[in-house]
Amino acid sequence: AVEYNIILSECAKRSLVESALGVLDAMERRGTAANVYNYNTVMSACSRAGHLHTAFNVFARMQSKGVEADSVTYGSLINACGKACDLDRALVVFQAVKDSGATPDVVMYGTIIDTYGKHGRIDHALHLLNEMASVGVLPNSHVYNSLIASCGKHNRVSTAFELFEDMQAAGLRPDNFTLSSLLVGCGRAGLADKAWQLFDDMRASGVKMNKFVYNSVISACARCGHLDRAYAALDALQAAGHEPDSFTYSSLITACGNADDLDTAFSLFDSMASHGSTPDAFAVSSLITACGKANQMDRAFDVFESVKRAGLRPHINTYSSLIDACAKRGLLDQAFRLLDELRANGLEPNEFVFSALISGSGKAGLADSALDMFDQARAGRMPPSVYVCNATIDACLRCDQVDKAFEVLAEMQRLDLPPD
RNA sequence: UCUGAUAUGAAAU
Repeated sequence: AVEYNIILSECAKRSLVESALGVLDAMERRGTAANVYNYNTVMSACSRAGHLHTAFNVFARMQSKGVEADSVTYGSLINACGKACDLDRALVVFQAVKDSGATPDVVMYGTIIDTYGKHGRIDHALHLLNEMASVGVLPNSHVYNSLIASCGKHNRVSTAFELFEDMQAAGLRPDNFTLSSLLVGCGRAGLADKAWQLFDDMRASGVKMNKFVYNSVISACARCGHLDRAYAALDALQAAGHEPDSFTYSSLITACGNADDLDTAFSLFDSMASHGSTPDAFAVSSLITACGKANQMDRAFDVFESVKRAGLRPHINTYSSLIDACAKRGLLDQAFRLLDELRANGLEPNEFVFSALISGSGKAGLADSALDMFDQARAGRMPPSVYVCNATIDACLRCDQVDKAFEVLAEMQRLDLPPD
């Protein structure tokens, strides 16, 4: 069973669910009883591949064989639910562990906290952190880092910094995960100086920083419109022996866009390929956004057309940035035409597309159109996000439809989406 | 140490 598991873990690394199941079958045929490691490893493959249903099938299979589940089994199941964005199901498994009289271990807590955080349920995540203390499970740096990252992404930077203090008080060393999470949070909150100071402190302290950290500072500087600092961080990245990658480039393009240097944005984009980075949909989207910001919509459409001319079908990110730029520049008809086009290309509008169209409609005084988009967002596979709801509320209010705005608020409560 | 959890790029209020 140990040898089989070496094969199984190779399958898991590659998310090869079918192969893993095949190995499990082969074990049975050859009369080798699968042990808990084998089942756990197959479940890990399911979780990476996002095959939640299969993960539960494997769980049932191991139980029918009389193999007892351990904490790794439950941890894997919870993770599979989280990776499949099924928070409710993750909670059911987590609760089942508690109901069995066991105390969830630090990984299970960490997994649930991470899932809550990724869903923007920061308060629920923090509540579980307190619960850990009360049941005597010590949070490790995975737990803190995950929370810090989620806070940074959901407008809770000050909480992120409190957690940063807490983890140090608990004797945990901040690492590259901590640092990049904080930097991103600062960037999103517009705290350029704080981000730069953090970066400087870490440089001075001699902590080895990886490319995630350098790219995070560059992105923070870019978001805050600090082109000079973005370049300084690029120098530091290279001085540390790293090569800029496509993450670096798309941030740099954004930095130029936000510093009103559209020509440099274009030349960075054009130089990507010769520097070993494929100009991907993120770079295209950065560039289109930069054009929109500079009020050069003709250039934005040129970029869009050049993607098509290259024989590529535009990515959803490409559409969403162009739709947003159109909506912001009052080209609402074009924006809606692009919505039709992306659907005709087999793509599904995401929450960014919807909120761009909703706020564009609101600014044009078209409450019905905004509400129609809200309904379409609700009809989608994923529940509407807080952003879509907020955009709709804002659109209703701009159109003096106060009652409608309150209906959306009520809908948020029905969806258990905490208003921010 | 045969199995489970954390960080980087565009964009929406």
